[in-house]
Amino acid sequence: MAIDAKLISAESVLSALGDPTRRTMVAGLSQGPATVSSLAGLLGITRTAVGQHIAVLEACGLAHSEKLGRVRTCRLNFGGLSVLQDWIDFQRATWERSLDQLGEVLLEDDE
Amino acid sequence: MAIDAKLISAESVLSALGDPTRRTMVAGLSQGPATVSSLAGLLGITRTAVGQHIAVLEACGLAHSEKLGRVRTCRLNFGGLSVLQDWIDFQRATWERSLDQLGEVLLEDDE
DNA sequence: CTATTGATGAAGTCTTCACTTCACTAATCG
DNA sequence: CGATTAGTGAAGTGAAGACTTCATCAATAG
Repeated sequence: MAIDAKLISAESVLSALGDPTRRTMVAGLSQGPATVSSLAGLLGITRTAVGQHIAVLEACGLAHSEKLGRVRTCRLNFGGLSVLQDWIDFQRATWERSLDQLGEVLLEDDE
Repeated sequence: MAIDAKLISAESVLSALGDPTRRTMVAGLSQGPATVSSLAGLLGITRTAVGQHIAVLEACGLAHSEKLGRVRTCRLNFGGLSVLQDWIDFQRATWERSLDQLGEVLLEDDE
């Protein structure tokens, strides 16, 4: 254990980005805010489905949205990607540290 | 369209990292190489399942493995994470460019 | 006002996929 | 040699989740 720690939110971001539709949404939103309807048109899915994806993206901090009148506008949240950045950096740092500690065998971690 | 382009392999990496078990595997492998059996023990799943996950990680370039005798040893592939890094950078660049281009409304992208 | 439009909750369908069991092969140990 | 041990292919199970339809509500349009 102790492998993951304080990476909890990176978990949710990676989980969210595991879905291709949400990846396309992020790519689209990186070009500017969009409404539920416009995203539905872009993605070829129902508004209901878009709303569900937005909820996931908001939950992990990748996006936020607000409703003005009857129109909900969704925007990318810049900070969300930095969490992912931190995760990558952490894995890399761990990897490099493990390379320093040795140069040869290290397979005697039992079975 | 034209939203995704040349990001095809980032797609597979994000798809692979969407699974929590594979994320744990990556975290474990960042601390050094491991055998199928040791990963199975660490994760609490069968060797068969581990083998399937390794196949996915190899397919997207995040890991590679080789079999010596009857033991397969799996290692992280450093370059794999840089693909993900590039994806983040691309989204950020697009985001910042969209911020430059305007300061107000841009919702007339219709469907 | 009525009609339309944007969005959302509830609930169901259906596919994907993580994981298992079983059977088998090959390498190592005694 | 026979007995474990490491791994893998095939095939099946089960659950997660992406998406839909339907019904409803509120905001805007005419």
